[in-house]
Amino acid sequence: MSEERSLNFIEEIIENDLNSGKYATLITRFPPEPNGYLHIGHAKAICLNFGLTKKYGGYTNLRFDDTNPVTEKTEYVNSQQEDIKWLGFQWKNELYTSDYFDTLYDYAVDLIKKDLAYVDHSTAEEIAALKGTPTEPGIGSTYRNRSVEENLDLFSRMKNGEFEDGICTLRAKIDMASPNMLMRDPILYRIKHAAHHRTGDKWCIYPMYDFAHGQSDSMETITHSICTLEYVSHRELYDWLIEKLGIFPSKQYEFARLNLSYTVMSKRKLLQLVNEDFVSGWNDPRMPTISGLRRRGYTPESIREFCDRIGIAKRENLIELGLLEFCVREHLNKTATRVMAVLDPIKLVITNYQKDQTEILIGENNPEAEDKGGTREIPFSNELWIEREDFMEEPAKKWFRLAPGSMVRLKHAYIVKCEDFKKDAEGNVTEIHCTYIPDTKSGADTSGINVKGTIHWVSRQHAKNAEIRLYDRLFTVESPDAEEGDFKDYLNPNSIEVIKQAYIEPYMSNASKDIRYQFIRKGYYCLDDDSTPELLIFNRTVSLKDAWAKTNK
RNA sequence: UGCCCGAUAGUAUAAAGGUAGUACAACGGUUUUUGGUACCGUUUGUCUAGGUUCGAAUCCUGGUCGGGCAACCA
Repeated sequence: MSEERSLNFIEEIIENDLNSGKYATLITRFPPEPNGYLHIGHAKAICLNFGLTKKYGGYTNLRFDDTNPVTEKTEYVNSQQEDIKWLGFQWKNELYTSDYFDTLYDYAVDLIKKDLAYVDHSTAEEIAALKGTPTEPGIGSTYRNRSVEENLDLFSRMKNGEFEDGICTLRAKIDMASPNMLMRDPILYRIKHAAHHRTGDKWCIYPMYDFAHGQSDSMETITHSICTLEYVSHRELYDWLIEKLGIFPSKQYEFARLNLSYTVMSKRKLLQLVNEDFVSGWNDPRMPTISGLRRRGYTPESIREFCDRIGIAKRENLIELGLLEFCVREHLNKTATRVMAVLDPIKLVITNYQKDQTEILIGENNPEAEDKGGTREIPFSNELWIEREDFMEEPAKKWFRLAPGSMVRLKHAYIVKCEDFKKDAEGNVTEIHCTYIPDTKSGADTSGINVKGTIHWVSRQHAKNAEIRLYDRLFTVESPDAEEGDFKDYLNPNSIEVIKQAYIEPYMSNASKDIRYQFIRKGYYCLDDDSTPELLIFNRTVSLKDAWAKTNK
């Protein structure tokens, strides 16, 4: 490790705790609620929690925070596990908050016995009304002074199913005048006659997040419980419960969640996009979910690198989408197999190349790789497909692709000179006629001719057809959450473009989902899940940087 | 009008009282059989007003701005 990276504030805390001997082993946890798919924001938390124990030793638990049976599903548990593994991390223990329901119940009884909790028969509305506001203190419920015996009895009857949903709750008895709203007698348990994805019908009362999270951390002797900023004000309650219960003192630390430009990151909003069919599902390649990014062609390495680069701090942030794209380009540049594909084809005829002749050319698969990634055979003939945008009837300044009279190199092949072109009635160019220069063959060029432009191509008679899906940002504005009105008003209508008729090298008939491809001069692509041997379908992960498009703007 | 967090180039993130640095972006250049990659260079910053100090991004005080807090969600 030669590169010295400075520590983030959590690493500083951990190093201090480890050096001072406060803890011998670092233990963290990643605690998703199984009520949706994991997204890139979760990836930040995953990389943080797992990365810390990878760096300092110790281990990380995966704990599903499943205290609300009505929103949670096993489908989500499975997808979340798959995503974490795919990102490259392995948890020590697979745990569920629901594993602790018995202990949590005992903790509640303990609190009641200490006269620190009571059963409240107020309605939700009454509780809200008596809660006060941030600027005015709340008022104690009339049930606040029930005796310990009565509370014990009522709480066990709650557990036994004697009450309907919403009839009563168990509340902590703390301070209705606290400046921290969460300390105004927070609800600890509520009644929900709902089947739980793991405990089934065993329980009809479920603990609230605040009565489950800290104690679960404590039971697992989590040394550093890391969460996002919105839990800062929960920390006082977290500490209060641990202290009153006299259990292992896990400590909570908060960092700023990830916000990514041109997307939304809340599970609620992502679920809405899925449910209302704005996208094809949680793993739509335009989604910022881990599964969406995976299908889009992002690699775990690139996502980890991204999480590393964005850093960990406490200030609100909005990361530019460009950084994520940089990270995936950086990784794919080193690893992707280069092939040629023509997305918007126009016919190029080489008039001095023999009609029935086919020549096999050799192409390096990856000039960035040590062994050049091996080579492949590329058939060449007198009729090719080239990219429509690589020809300009009236060339712009500094244009060094094809134009009447100009020369370009055909990648891996010969230099050709444009002699003529044809147009249809509407004025669209339909065909380009060139002559090739025989002694300019790639790797054996003895001509001494130098051309500035190199373009990609596919032999017309050998080309495979492919469908190509181009993606763009999901939203038209940087921060859809911050805009007026509904975030869906800002969906990008052009976030997907499907090209039905693209041509690709015959080599790609053996394309694999495990291999990432660079379509030379175009971008990085991967085989989509919808692809079949009969119809190859590719997703554009990200385009290549295009300096020409920029200067031309 | 309460409490809590925060504020360093366009975006992120360092500097633990002592030269404001790094990455991405932008701009310019070199190399190049991908207008890609690689490499080199340039521009741009401590929210504000006081105070402490030989010296403040850092410590203190006031202000400003941004975010969070009044779910039987997590």
